[in-house]
Amino acid sequence: MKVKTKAAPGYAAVKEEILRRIRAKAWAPGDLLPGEIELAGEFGVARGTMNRALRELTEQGYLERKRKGGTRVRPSPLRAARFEIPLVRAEIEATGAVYGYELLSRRIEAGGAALRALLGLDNDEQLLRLACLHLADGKPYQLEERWISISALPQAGRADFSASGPNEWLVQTVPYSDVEICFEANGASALVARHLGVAPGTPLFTTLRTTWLKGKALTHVRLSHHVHYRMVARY
Amino acid sequence: MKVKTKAAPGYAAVKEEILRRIRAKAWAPGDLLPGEIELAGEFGVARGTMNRALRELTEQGYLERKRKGGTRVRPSPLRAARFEIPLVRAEIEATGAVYGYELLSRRIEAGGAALRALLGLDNDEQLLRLACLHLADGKPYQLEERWISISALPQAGRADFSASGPNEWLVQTVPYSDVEICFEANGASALVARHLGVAPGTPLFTTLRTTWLKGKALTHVRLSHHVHYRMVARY
DNA sequence: CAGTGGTCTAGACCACGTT
DNA sequence: ACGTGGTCTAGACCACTGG
Repeated sequence: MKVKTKAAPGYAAVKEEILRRIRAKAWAPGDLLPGEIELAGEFGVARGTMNRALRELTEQGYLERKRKGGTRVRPSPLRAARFEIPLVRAEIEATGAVYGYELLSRRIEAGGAALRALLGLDNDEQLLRLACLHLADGKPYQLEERWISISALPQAGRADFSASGPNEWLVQTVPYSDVEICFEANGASALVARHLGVAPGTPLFTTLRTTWLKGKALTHVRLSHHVHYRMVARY
Repeated sequence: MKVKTKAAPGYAAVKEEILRRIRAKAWAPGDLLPGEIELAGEFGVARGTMNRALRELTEQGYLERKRKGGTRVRPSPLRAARFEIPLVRAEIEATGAVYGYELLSRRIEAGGAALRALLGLDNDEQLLRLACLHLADGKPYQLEERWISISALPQAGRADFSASGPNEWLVQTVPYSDVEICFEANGASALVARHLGVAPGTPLFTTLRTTWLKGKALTHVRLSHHVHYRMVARY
């Protein structure tokens, strides 16, 4: 007699058993699995339940499915990790530290050619450039260099960024936009080095993010993280 | 009479319309949505279909759901990005370049205290340490420093890593294991600098990955990427 | 304790892609 | 042409949790 330890939902229990068989190589990479109806019969569940289990395992990269072709174990597993991108404030407060914010500079400028191309700006369109410092318990945590397209977001020209950062303002104003995010390693520039309190050239983890709404570029930001910043995920 | 342009699956069409209402602020952040049954009625679909639409929007970070509490628009959207982690070989060949591999060193060692703790090694357990270079069109692309627990993977001691990398061997041998991955920025060590052809201290994007199978740590790897390496995602 | 989401079922039709 | 997965439906029971 079997004792269920946790009474997992049926589709989850099915997923675990299938994954167990894959790891045990009962179904090896490349192998063709039985059809949904047959599997449903074997596991004693409805086809809908089996379909959900197989669909989720496919999304997680363990299986490949094709109509008429059937379901196969992925030859080499597709490894993918999911990273949550929190607001700096939430990230800092999650560690128990007190969040601090400081507006370093604010001005209107044209920006470089690469940046103008990235944001798709016309000849006479200007940018609002902001530099801000985010602090944890009073210590520099992240330097934010941001460019906002004034033509796409005219309200930004009238917004006050002295008390809270443009990030939070943007989340309030244009939530649910499209984003491209990019991570790289860079040596600290003079500006970054001065405000983060490190030597120029110090390797820093950097985030670049561009935001669009309905195909129109709104803003681009460069986030220089404190030394020893790391991004972690499990999968 | 309505003309469907693309005939999207019902649940997907429902998702799009709900997302449209959220972006149009017909349902603002924090707002409570009608219940599943009512929404299903309004959209003219079965409850199961509406449930799938709402469930997926929740997974994507747009909604929050609680039993009895109902469904709400997330106050500030939870931004998450999914990154695919390819094998180096695939990554290089995807750019059209020719993949090259070189085993730099191979030896048995004890490893540092931090590493031993990370891998959960007992007193007399040894590590196999490998250093390898991955090349694109003959140019250094990525330096791999790997430690393999011999007690967890005794076959590794007999494997030949001179022709292809430990990564590919591991994917064949122990696919579908549990992984913790971590990204950071580091200055190039002497070893890394020499083989990647950069000056020591050059900022490099670094990946650290630890792999477990059934709770037992198998291997830890440090990947130093070439200069200008970036990781990109959209969401 | 009552209402909401979470899940399951049995049956059905359809689209795609291999044969 | 035909088999497989993709999706939808109508109805049901259950678990969690807020009022």
